[in-house]
Amino acid sequence: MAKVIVYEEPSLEEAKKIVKNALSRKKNIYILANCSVDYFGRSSSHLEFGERLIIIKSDGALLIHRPVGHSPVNWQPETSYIDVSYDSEEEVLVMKALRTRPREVVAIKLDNIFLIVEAELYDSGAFYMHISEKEIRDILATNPEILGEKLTTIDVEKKVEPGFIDLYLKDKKGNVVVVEIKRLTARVDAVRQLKKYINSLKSHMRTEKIRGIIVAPSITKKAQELLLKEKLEFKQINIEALSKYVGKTEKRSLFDYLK
Amino acid sequence: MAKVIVYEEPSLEEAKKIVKNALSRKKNIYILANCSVDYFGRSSSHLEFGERLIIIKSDGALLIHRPVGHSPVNWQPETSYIDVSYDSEEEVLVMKALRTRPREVVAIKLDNIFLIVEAELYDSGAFYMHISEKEIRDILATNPEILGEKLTTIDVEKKVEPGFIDLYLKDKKGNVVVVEIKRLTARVDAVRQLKKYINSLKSHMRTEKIRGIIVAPSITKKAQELLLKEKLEFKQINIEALSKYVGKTEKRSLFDYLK
DNA sequence: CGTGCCAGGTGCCTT
DNA sequence: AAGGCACTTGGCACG
Repeated sequence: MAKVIVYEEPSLEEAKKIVKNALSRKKNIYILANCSVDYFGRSSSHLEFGERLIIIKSDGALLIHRPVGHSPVNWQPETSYIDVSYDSEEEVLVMKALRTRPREVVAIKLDNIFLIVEAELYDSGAFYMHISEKEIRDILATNPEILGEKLTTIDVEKKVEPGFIDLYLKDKKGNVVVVEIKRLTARVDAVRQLKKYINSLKSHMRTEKIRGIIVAPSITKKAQELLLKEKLEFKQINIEALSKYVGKTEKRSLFDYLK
Repeated sequence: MAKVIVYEEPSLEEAKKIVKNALSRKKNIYILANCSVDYFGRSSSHLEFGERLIIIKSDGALLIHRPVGHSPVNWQPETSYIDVSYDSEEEVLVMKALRTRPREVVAIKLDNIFLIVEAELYDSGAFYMHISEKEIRDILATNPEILGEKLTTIDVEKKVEPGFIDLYLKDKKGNVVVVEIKRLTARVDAVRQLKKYINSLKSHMRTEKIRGIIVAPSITKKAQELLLKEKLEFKQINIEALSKYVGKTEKRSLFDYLK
């Protein structure tokens, strides 16, 4: 059961103690404060003072969220070190989140703190995501008949010069079949990708006929046109129907990786 | 100055009133609760019960953050509508965040609420990001001599069949110069991109010599090799040095776009 | 570690 | 709506 401690309107000196203490005990910290943010690393940015939510997670992840917009305005994943100090000159609390690889710093200056929440959260719930392109690929590799004809899987993620062929099969006539899978609507770039793979294969093995199939739940008109022009094929798949195969290949909990 | 109201351990029925009221007045809402999350839309996912932070912003953005990891486990940008109801069957508070384009739903079931914070935050601080690829491109377009020779800018973002050429110049001998800019280390894909553009140009204008230059602060070994093989060039730029040109083209605050 | 590629990518612009 | 592409993209797998 979660332990939550709320500090309303602490002074900057109090806040420094609270945050340092919470950090040392690996708590989650949520701060509502007027602050400015500077970032320097792969890029650099400056955010003028304003009222925001600062999140520091138990693994050191740092996020600064403005009152609007779903993405954080500044952030730092897996901070190796968070330094908290009081700058008596500017009269601000300075929190610096450092990361070593890549070398980046997020520095927050807080001049007015409305709320600090220190929380110990218990969260071991598994997260299941259905269904990735990889899963579709694995299902089709083991069950190529889903594509509506007798096919034999030769290779998965076959390396060719321009990249990787999702599925490399042979049909019952012995033709090579190259499959490009899209989990969502296939667009022209998917068709171009498929064409590139086929061209690459053709340059190495001239004689045989090579078929190319786009496998996706739907396809855009432009992609359809290019498909026709290039004499390639489209096979519609039903993601819902494929879902029942999930687990027969493998189903994993992402949380295992989050430790 | 921010208005912050804290509700500690409200009942589910109380929470329903608090959240509905806060939503109607477009407040920022932060909830610490034991909850499960289901997402259905472009993909679908299920997150088992656990203790998390739920953020609802004044523009309807919704985020669910676990105690670790810098990215939200589930989210909904610009929710068109958030429905809050009490399910007496399961004894949970249900919050459904709907989005119409694309059609997606995030449904949160809360069975134990530790804290609700309602906040009205004032944040009009401008956000400045330095320095984007676009800025580098604009600086080089107006000051092509930075590349170390006499060049004339003919076009910016010139459309060719495979995409857009960052900079299209001519050198003092009248040769066409195609420039591909990378803000960070240039990789092989950058060289391939450049080669594609040149090939496309060559197919339209056979006679002239076309030079290709990768412009970046650094380049990977593999990219360097391909560059040599393709007889293309690399021009190193110093991002720090370019920074002083920022503002001479244009400097904009991202906040203008956030409304 | 670099290279390649998917992601509920997001965000921005242009057609 | 769709294409094209940058992004502090993040994330995983593989050599």
